Amino acid sequence: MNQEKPRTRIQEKNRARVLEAALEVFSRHGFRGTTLDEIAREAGLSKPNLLYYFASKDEIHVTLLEGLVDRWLDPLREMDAGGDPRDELLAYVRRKLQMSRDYPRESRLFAQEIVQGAPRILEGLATDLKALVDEKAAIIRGWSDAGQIADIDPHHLIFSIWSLTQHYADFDVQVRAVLGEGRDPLAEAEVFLETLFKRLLAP
Amino acid sequence: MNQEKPRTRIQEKNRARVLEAALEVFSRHGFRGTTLDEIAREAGLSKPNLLYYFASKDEIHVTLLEGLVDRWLDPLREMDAGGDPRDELLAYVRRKLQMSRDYPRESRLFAQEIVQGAPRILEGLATDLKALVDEKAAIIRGWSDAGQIADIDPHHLIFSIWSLTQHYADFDVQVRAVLGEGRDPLAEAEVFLETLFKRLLAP
DNA sequence: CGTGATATTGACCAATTGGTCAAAAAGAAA
DNA sequence: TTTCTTTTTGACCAATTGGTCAATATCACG
Repeated sequence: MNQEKPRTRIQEKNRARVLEAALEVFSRHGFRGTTLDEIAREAGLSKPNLLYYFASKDEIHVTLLEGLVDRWLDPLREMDAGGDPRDELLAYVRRKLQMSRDYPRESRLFAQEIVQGAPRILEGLATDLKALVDEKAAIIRGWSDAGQIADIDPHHLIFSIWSLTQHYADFDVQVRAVLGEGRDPLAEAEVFLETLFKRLLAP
Repeated sequence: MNQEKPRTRIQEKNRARVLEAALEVFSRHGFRGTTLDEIAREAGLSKPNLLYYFASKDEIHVTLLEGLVDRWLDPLREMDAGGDPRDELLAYVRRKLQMSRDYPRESRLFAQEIVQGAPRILEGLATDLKALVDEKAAIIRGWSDAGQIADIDPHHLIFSIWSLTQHYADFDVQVRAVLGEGRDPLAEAEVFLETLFKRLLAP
């Protein structure tokens, strides 16, 4: 049984500093591309001090990812079987776009983990994530069977919401390079995706 | 003037071996996450031998990316202003999906470069890519102004085609984890995206 | 204020990394 | 077959990296 003492005020503060710094650097360079020195510098701590709070570089990364994966499922969890189908799905799109706006570094951290084969979270994807998606897909299937939305594959609908929304965080530099200055990618995306999903979902 | 001798048969063969190996490893671990030893091992060459053909790890990566970026623009280049709007756009979607099917490692290499801020190709994105996208966006704008397709933002339409199609290469492990065994993500994506874009584009 | 616990750090370690070099092996041309 | 060029490699290098340690500084509690 885990009977560890509660963490001290200094521990809480410094662990948060390390995780914030690690998020910044891991999201830019990936796990293997990041050094402990870079995280320490970003955190304003010495390297041995950083390792006083976390056992290893790997533990920092895993701690970040585990916190992230849980938060990443929240927007989908909120989809309500009892709600209006179109409204529920459009609300989900908006929540996901808000995640891209509010947590771009987390999105990129997650994206890099997946693109590299999801070495640390593959098991979680195949269990928790799959279970949640299957549950919501069954709800969406029910909606389309009842003729409330178009007859579309619910899994690929969810994939399309993920890809379309996360794109604006993950591929941000490309989107901004192409759009040029003076344009607001996420505001424009909001309008575009509202239209796209309304048309896609119309029965 | 570059008056280098043409490359020998052995040079051509071994450069290709290095690039193929590098593609495999860079797409899994990213630039900084990859070691010369890993590339050498994958290529079946010794490390000094690998460096006989390429000046540095960086040169290998840049050579790969430059070849890739050019190929990545081909599907969009093929869009024909004189063609039927809907057919041209659906054909572009199909070409992009085929790229995800045929070149998943290249897609992941590209994705990682962009997600990490596109340090090596940002200038190219802001010039060549932007110019091409602007050109095609103007064509699409013309089509919707003429009432031939829906009134939608052409840039974001192109972004949606990229994100929806590349998702199946880049996030492959997540897609397959969620779908489970016995399903063919890309075949299903083809059907789904055909429907999505037909609905989106209908005037 | 003293004491014990916690926090911090400069020095250090072994292993790894990107890359070099001189010598030997193999290839190609005369 | 000889000779010149190209290719290959084991050994090596300096720098970097993940992590450790003992000593010191700071904190917190009585």
